[in-house]
Amino acid sequence: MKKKGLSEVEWKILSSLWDNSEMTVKEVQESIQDLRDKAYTTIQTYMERMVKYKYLKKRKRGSVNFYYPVIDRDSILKQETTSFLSKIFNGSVSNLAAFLLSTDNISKEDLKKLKSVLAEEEKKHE
Amino acid sequence: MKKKGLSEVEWKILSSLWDNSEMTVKEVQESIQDLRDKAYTTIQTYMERMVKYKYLKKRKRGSVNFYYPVIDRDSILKQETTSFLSKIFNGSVSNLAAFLLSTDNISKEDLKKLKSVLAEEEKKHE
DNA sequence: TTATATTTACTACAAGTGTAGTATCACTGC
DNA sequence: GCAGTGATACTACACTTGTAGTAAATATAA
Repeated sequence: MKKKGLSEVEWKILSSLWDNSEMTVKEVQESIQDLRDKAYTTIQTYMERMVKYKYLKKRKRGSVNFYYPVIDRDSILKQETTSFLSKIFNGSVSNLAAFLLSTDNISKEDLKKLKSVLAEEEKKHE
Repeated sequence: MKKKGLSEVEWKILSSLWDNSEMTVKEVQESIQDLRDKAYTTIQTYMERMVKYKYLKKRKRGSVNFYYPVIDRDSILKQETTSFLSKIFNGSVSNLAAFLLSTDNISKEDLKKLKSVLAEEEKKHE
């Protein structure tokens, strides 16, 4: 079988690493609320597997492993977004938008920000 | 372990069923390009499991099973969208939008449609 | 009505994933 | 120099998921 994309936990681990450069297993665990109640070795396993999958690399400092990401945040973001959109919304952002609006599934503030983001875009292109 | 959300194939099966009310395994298989080259029994397994997971139900007509969805399209759409957004974009649609625009990861037409969708929304609220 | 095709129901199995235990190694404080 | 503490490397195991085979029931065509 093939890796299916990043799981929730893997995503969190990666996020933490993107924000903090290299970290130990312990640091990662402590940095992520949802991982606090998992066994230390569970996180360790995740991270080791992520090394195997080439999401991370590790470097030993003394006798402790420090892990760091070897994949670019934006490319994963793009990858995940694309696959989500194509799976669910036939690849169309506006389909997604239409759905969100039709179900009032978007907050006032978000709507406002969304407009300003679009306005920005507008400006760039004139 | 717990079901993690709909897989690509499950999504396709459901989509087909949403569009066509009840269908046999064979009909489903034929309706989906990507499933043509899978074994018939593979689709059957998928659909039986989906029954187990309460995505589908089946009704026998004569000796043939007809499957139909028992979950609402919009609620799944919402569920998948929410979990995607919260996993990747911290729950924020405008974060997603900003990302899409920043990476030119959105087509001209889509951008246009997006604007008109927003304009619609605007109108509704004034 | 018998061979053939279709469908069902059941079983199988490897790879992925969530979760963690254990043995061992290294480090720190006494 | 040994005991405790913490980290590493390795192993384990059940559940999921993709994939499909097979036996038995049923329908169909000649």
